[in-house]
Amino acid sequence: MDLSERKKRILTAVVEGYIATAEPVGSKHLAEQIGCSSATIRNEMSELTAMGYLEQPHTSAGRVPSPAGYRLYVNELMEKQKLTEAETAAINEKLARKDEQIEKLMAEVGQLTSSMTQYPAYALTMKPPVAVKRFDFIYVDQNTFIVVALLTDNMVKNKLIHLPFSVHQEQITTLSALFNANFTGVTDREITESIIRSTERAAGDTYGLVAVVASFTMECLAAARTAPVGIAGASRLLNQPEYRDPDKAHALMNFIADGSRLVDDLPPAGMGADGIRVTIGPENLAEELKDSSVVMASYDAGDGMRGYIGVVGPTRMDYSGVAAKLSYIAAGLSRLLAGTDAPAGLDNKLVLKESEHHEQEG
Amino acid sequence: MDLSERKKRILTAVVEGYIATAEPVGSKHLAEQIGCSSATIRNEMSELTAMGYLEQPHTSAGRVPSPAGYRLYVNELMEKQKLTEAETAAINEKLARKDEQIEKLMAEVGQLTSSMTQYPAYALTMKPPVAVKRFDFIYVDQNTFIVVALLTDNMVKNKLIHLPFSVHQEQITTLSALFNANFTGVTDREITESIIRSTERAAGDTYGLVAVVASFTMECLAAARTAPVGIAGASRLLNQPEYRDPDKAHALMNFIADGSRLVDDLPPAGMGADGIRVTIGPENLAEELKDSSVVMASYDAGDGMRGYIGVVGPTRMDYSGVAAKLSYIAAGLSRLLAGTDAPAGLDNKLVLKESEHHEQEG
DNA sequence: ATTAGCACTCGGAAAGAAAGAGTGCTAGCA
DNA sequence: TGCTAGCACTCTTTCTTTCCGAGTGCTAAT
Repeated sequence: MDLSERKKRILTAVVEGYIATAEPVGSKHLAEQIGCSSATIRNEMSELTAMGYLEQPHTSAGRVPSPAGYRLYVNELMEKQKLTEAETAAINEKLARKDEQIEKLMAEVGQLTSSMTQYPAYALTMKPPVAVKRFDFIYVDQNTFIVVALLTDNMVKNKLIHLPFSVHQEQITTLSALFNANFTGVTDREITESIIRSTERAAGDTYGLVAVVASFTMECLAAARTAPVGIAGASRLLNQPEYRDPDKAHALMNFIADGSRLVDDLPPAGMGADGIRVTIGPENLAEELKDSSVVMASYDAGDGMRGYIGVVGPTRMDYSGVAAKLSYIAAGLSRLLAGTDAPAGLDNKLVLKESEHHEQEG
Repeated sequence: MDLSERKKRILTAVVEGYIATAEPVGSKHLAEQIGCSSATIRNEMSELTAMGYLEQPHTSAGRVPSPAGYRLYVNELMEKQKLTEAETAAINEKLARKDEQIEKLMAEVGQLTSSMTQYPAYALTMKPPVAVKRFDFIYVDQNTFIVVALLTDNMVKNKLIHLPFSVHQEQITTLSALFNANFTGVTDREITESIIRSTERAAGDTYGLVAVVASFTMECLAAARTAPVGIAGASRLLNQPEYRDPDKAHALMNFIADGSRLVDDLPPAGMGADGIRVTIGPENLAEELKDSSVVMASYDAGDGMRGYIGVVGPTRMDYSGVAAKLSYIAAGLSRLLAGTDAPAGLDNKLVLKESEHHEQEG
């Protein structure tokens, strides 16, 4: 299923032409670039269309890349783009001040990413899912006890629980055994109604307390996992012709503005080798993103935490430029937060190294 | 310059009609409402137009309120709107959980306000301008000293300053005297180049240190004054027909997304007696807001801090409904944060009291 | 295998026509 | 004097119609 060299060049030219102009690209324009006649191009394009890499908005328009076409372009065709000195300098400068707390930093990184790419951007740092390591129950008086939960990240949470009825020491001990048996080592997503039910069934006369403690547990875990997310530049969508329809723009901006939806969409099949993941149009899970694309990069935020930065844009996105920028920013963040160099790809490192010499200029 | 009763009714009807439909309203529609013939209405409207309360988009369209018309409507004509039980219940519920820190709270209040009004909204708590009460300089060694600034809000800030040259104790003492003389009691806005210059001139051989300490001072003051601001629902603008032009929408959304611009626009001539301020179209200072309106309410955030919530929308905004909602939310916030009741207007209190009986329903 | 030429298609811009809403004015009526 | 009815006029909006051109697919020639 390998394409000829010329087909590749044509597909590349179509993708990049369309990215640049947002207009279907026709055979005549390509003729010059490729170096053969428009008729030849037409034949080739016709085949590419049959293979599913190109599409025709209508009979007498030029061609437009299909999602599969973009995918091929992203995977094999596109050239890694180098940033200009000015760009690396701008990023380095922004990242220089590390004295911020994590939430402010995420907000700033979101801004930075958005302003560098001209697309809406988000940045977040995700803590690994947390579970409770052990529960302790402290009996205070017959109406009162304290739950203490030690989490896997060594945080300790506690809650004083005051009851409208009385319990005695043994009941609390039972409860302790129950929770240590059923609620340790599970993350908040794994706590289901049915676990709670079965625990309640096993609880005997401490029945009524299970729900209270369970909800406390879930609160702890959820709070520990919540990722601060910075979102910026949502309105930049309006620069893109594909979102000139206010309704489309509105729907997508809503989606973006709600950080939690983005986070849900995250934990992905995995990042590419270079720490970049591109999902194109229909590849996205969320309905709202079905005809947009997302490019994201991951970085090491230290302490076992992983972070993500990403941008959202039309399928006709400048993948190459965006990928390069995200990659560079992610590498910078890894350095900043974890002191490590780029997580995987060598390219990051190279770009980084290269820039360090230029830093003083720009 | 008082208008006849009928003129008032007509103006009110035009404003409310236009608010509801976004279309210029013609004489025929009003005829029913007002209870006289369309010709009469036309005469009246023509006079109202001459007085500057109405405008004609073009010769053969209906009338539209002018900014002056809106103003009159807001000041005298519009009826205070009561919230429904469902609305008050929703607001009360949202405000119930007070355990948040201020930044999260602002974000949530922004969301709440936006979702209640269907317009973009912001919420912020502004600390009163802070000044330095006194400076202390601690001599550490010949290259190092510490500046300690006690602010009027009793916060203490400090900075260790390391010099590439040496100073001795007396110089630091001089510096201390200088700063205590020139930089105490002034807010960050009042620190001008010229004050810094004149201090430098008076500084003698400590000349070079003045700029360093001055910039530290400004940093402190700015940081102390920075208000956490929550912005939400910017994309709701796109629901409004006047922002269907993506360029307009983009410009305004940009403005809104940048919290600092909004804050600058704030410290206003003053709130109305009921704690609500409405600025209509050209009344706004910021160029970006010249054909939008802003309704804002202030609340007491305790500890001498004042907070503001506001919404941005087209001049054709539902002033009455928005004002009622903001008023109610602001009153709730005052109660929540300062334990006080509404700052000024009695209406707030009344609405509030009224709702407290309904709280459990909704 | 490539290219030149040609007829055909289809969307989008431009031009023209018709519709409709609303005004302003004049004249008649209480 | 104030209100209403009627009518001619204005101006936008919308719908059609027309026209143009970019781009295609095919065929025949190199």
